[in-house]
Amino acid sequence: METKADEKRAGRYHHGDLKAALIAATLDLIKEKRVEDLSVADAARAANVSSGAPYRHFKDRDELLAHVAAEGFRELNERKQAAFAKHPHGSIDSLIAGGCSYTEFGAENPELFHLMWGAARTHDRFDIAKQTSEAAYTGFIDSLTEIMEKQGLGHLDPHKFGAPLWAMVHGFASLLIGKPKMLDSKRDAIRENIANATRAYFAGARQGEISK
Amino acid sequence: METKADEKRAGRYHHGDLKAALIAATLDLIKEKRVEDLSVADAARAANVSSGAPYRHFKDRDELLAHVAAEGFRELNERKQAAFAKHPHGSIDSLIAGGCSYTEFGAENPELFHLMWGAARTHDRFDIAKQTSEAAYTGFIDSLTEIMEKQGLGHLDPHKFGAPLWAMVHGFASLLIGKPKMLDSKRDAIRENIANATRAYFAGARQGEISK
DNA sequence: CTTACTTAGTGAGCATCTCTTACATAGCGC
DNA sequence: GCGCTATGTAAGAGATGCTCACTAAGTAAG
Repeated sequence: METKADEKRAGRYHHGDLKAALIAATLDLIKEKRVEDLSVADAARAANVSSGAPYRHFKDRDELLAHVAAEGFRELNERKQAAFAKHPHGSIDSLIAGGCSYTEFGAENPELFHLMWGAARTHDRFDIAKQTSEAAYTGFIDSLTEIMEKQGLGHLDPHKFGAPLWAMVHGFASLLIGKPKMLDSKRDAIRENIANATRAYFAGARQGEISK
Repeated sequence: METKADEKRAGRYHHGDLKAALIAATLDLIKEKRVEDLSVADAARAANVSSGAPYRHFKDRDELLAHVAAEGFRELNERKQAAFAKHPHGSIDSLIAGGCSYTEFGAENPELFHLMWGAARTHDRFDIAKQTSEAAYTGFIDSLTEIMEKQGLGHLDPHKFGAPLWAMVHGFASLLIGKPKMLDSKRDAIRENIANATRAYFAGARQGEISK
């Protein structure tokens, strides 16, 4: 039985790349299990190694989960950028599309999303999760800055102007967790909701309702 | 040593009211521990009963946590109402104050907040958490309806108009978790942020940017 | 090729946790 | 008092996180 060895003989030692395999296995498990039901033992079994092996690569369970969260942030970021890119540069539509993709990612991957933002509580311990999550924020601000300029709001602080928008789409995602059916039936309603709110917010800002 | 018996001899059986005591103990533990580090055993120890006793009152660990979450929703609701009541009836200020109190509650009780909205994932199993969380939403909609009428937006659907506002303050809370220092130093900035966004949103709505 | 060193993984074991089961006891209606 | 039920205890099965002594696989130098 060489199936295991075949997979990644390109890699180095015994397994090939156990670290990545464990993260991948956990990302797989999280699709059907709650975060709190994930176990290092399960991940080890899925990777066909003994129960002690993971501890060569991760200090403890939290560190494994932090890597899983980081992977989630990377994927979220990717989807957000892709959605952005489908609309004219600097348009409000691109902002709306990015926001919708964010919300939908959360609603479609409830446990992963819960883990990702739960990991924020342990940021002190794990740079990986912190860095990837901050990269997501930075990307948002960069895009937003450009949009604001093209929309005649260049005089406002992007961080200040953007925070409520980010909070809104994040909040929608968080609130939709556990309601996947609702997402299926009301995806369009939520898109419309985000679009309306974003446009109203821009309109209000043009009237000078945003200080500084 | 009668200290234990003294506490609540008014109650019924051996302990008095173990169920409530376990919930209270867990609410206490959650101030200093992560949700995933809470244990039924700890709660039992805190209540001075054996490790099996809690299972007379809760089917499993999840059910205990669902009750803790419900308690959190009650407290959140209380604070929100109190903040609301400090401002003129039907004013945007009252809405803003309610929103701020919501965000601050989340930021001040990160683990509890995380538990509360994580419990949404298991709503199917536990009515308690579901009911209390929905009561919070219902209260919000009721207040908002009144505000919208007084603000000349009575023609809009409160659910549709309110969702982004709720999502925003919820999102702020969720994003602030793990950043208690930031809350201390920037409480005013966040309040201003919420206030600006809410006013801009209302202004945009008056211009007809919200459909239907 | 052999030897020395490093890295990855094993398997047993400890402490702990969740939850169950058999048993004991407190309080209540009669 | 006498049963009955609600409440709690003690002990234990099964699983987990994590550690540790050990072995095997790879690397590099002579």
